Amino acid sequence: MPHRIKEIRERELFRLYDHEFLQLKSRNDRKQCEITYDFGNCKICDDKSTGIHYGISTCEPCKGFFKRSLLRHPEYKCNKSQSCSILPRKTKKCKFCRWHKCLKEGMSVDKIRMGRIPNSIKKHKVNNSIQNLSEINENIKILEFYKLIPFTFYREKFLNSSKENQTLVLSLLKDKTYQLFQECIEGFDSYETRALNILQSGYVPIDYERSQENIDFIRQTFLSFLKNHAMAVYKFINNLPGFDRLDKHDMNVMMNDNFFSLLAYRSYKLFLEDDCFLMLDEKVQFDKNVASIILGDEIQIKGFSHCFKMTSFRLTEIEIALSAAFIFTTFSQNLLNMDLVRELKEYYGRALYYVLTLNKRNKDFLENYIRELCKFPQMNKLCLEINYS
DNA sequence: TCTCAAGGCCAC
DNA sequence: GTGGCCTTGAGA
Repeated sequence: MPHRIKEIRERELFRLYDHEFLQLKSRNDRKQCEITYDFGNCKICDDKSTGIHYGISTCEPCKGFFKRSLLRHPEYKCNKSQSCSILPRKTKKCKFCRWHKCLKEGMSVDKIRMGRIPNSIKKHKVNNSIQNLSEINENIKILEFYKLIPFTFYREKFLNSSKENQTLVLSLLKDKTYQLFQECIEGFDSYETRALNILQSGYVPIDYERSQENIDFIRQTFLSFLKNHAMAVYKFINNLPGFDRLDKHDMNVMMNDNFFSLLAYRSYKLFLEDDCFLMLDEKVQFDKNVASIILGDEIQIKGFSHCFKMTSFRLTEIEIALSAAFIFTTFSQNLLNMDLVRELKEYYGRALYYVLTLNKRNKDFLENYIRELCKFPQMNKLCLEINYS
C-alpha cells in the first residue's frame, strides 16, 4: 500500500482520537528511527545503548541514573568492597559503584552535546565499527567547544530568572570584569603609546648580543616581570564575581593553567606590526629577540604567531576582559570543586557570548576565535615547561 | 525536515 | 529511586 494512502486510512481510523493517533504515530516513527543507528552496548551496564549520553554510549536507565546522581552522589555508599558488577536490568544496582563506573567510563556534564551527530563523524564511526568511541567523543567535544556556549545543567538555574534579570546579571558581570581587567593592565597604555610613537618614527628592533651576561640579565628581568604578573593574575581572578568561592587549591591550579594565557591577553594590544612592544621594565622590551632568548626560537615563533592571530580578531576591550575571565573557568581539569567551576563557566561563557552577540560577531568569527582560544592550554604548557632561572 | 541528546514526567 | 517514554531544542 502506498505510504500516503496508508497514512490517510490510519487518519480515518483515528479521526475521532486525533490526539492519541498522533501520539501513536510518533511512537511508531520513533521505533523506526531507533533502529537506524547502532550505538552498541551501554558502557556502564552492557545493556542496549540508546545513544551518546553525557559523552559516552549508554542505555536510558544509566543516562537517567547519571542525571539524578549529579546532585545525589555524595550520599552514595557501597556495602561491599566498592567493586560491585553493574548488570543490565538488575534494578537494585549498587549506586556507589554505578556512579563511579559512570565517572570511570568518562560520563561528564562537560561532554553534554545538543543536536545530531555530524554525518562526517557518524560515517567515521561506522567505518571503524564502534571501537573508536573515545576518539569520536573527543571530536564531538572539540566541535562543541567551537560552538562556544558551554550550556550545562546549570542553565535551568540560570533560566529561572526572568529575561530582564538575566540581562542585568550579564551586564553587571561584564562591567565588573571589564573594570578588573582595566586594573590588571594598568600602565600598559603607556607601552601602547610608546609603541605607536616608535612605529611612526621607523622601528628598528635591538639586536642583543647573546653573551651569557646579557642572557642572564634578560632572564632576571623577565623573572621580576613574572612576579608582578603573578600578582596581577591573582588580583584579577581573586576579585572576579564568584571566584571568591573557590578554595586555595583550585585557585592555584587555575592560576597555573592560565598564567601565560592571561599574559597574552594583558599584552593583547602590544602585538603590533610584526613585533611585541610589551615592556618587561623601563628598558627591556619583550620583542622577538628578547622572547627568543627567554623562550627559545621555536616557542617564540609559535607563541608570537598565536598572539598575532589573536590580535587579528580586533576584539573590543570588554571582549578581551571577558575572554580573559572565561579561560579561567574553561581550561582546568581535576579541580576539587568542578561543579562550582562549571557554574562560573556558565555565567562567564554567557557574558562573553552576550557581548560578542551585541557586537554582531558572526558565526565564522566565533568559530575562528574559539579555535584560536583552544590553543591557549598548549601554549601555556609549553611556556610553563621552560626553566627561566 | 529529520536526527539526536537533554531533561521532564510519571507509573511502578 | 528507577526506568520508559515524551517534549524540547540544536543542528545537519
